[in-house]
Amino acid sequence: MTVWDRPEPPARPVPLDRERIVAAAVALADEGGLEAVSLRKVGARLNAGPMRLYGYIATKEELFDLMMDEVQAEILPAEPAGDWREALRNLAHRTRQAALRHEWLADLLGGRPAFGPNGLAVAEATLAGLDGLADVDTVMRAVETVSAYFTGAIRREITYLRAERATGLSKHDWQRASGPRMTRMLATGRFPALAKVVHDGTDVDAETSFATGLDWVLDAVAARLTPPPA
Amino acid sequence: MTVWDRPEPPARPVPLDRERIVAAAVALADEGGLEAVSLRKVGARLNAGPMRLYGYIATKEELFDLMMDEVQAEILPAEPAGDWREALRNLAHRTRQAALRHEWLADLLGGRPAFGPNGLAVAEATLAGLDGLADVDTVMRAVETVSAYFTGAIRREITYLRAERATGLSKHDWQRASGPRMTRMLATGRFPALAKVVHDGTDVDAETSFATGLDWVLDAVAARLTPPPA
DNA sequence: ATTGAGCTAATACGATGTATCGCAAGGGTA
DNA sequence: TACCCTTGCGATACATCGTATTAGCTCAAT
Repeated sequence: MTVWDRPEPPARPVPLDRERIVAAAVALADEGGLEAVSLRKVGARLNAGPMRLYGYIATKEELFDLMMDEVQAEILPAEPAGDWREALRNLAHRTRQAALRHEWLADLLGGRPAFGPNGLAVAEATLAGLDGLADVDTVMRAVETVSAYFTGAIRREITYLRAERATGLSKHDWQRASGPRMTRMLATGRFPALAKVVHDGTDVDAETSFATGLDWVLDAVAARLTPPPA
Repeated sequence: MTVWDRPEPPARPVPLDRERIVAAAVALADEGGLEAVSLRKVGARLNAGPMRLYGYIATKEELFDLMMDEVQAEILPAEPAGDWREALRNLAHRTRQAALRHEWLADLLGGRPAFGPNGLAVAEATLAGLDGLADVDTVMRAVETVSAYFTGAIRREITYLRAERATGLSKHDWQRASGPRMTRMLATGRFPALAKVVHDGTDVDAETSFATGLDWVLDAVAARLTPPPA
């Protein structure tokens, strides 16, 4: 019985870790959206069966948690912000950029607590930028208000982006000219104010719209952080 | 062969309509969340098989669209608002109330265009409350900014509410005392700003937190709608 | 050499969204 | 009254999913 006769031992399975699992899941989600992420497909990318993953995660939801935290790393600013306004603005814009790179992020944003290591780091960096400017409760409210704004704004942006992609029409055109139902509804005269906005409104690009609303909110925060001189 | 011998003809199926379908779906979602809504279960509530529904909807997503629009009806204000601020505040609070009644709304909010009949009516009512206060683009930005805020805020509120229900702990306690991981992380000293907030922050109730942030945003809107006297 | 422990893969199960198909009832026509 | 045909419904079927269970295999310790 020489070596030649004996078969090679079965290939030891490539060792796995959460990092590789999450990377595979993120890749799948980037390509096909969240619904393209199945434990079977993630496993397949790693030459593993679906059950193999259960050594690293207890449930599919946990995989989503890990994916979110992975993206938080992209949001973490490279260097501390100059002032509080820049800190909050950066947080908002970096989150938006991450969502444009990973559209599925919009589906998860605000839908689960983000308390992974990177999520905590992002929170820390943000809060550090506001430290000492007001009592903790005011600071907290400021962060929450800004976060609520950009969470909602990003979701809407991605939602319309998907709708445009699905119909091949810009939001404006789609409401105005083409959406046959929309046109018909507006023509009934039951929605005068809406009709006016759809008709006369400018089709402003998403980024400036996001930035403008953000500036408004930041102004509001400013008014509370540094109360006007008495 | 008398009547008595002949069996009754097979019961004609109860006629269906979208209204009944949506009502069944909403009831299921209210009880068990969005994931409890399956075409089979909806059908079962109406003594119908799953395929029966495909005469009324083309896809499960469309059922969600109908569900959303159904809830928009609850959001539509009974009477026109007194001024623009009341209009926007009402929209926000009524949406929040709807989400507290139907928690699954938080999962859908901002995730799909809400252009059903009721959605349009809500949009109309809101825009009507702002009519003539500024150029259409500014009005649009105002509505979008406020909407983004309350979308995000509601999502966060429901998310934490669920987390509390799952762990049996209030957000505050849970971060501070009990969440063993959180405690450990904060103890590392790597998150000083965060630790301070968690430690010293007051556990303010959700409604006032929501209302406060909303007021800030409304102030910001006010500053743009009625520019300060030159 | 044997046993025990720890992973892994395989199998299995119930649920889901939806395509397909056959059928049966009702209405129109001869 | 007999036939057909159209409409819509139910049943069946299929691929996919998350996950529980089971059985096997490899290595370390005895």
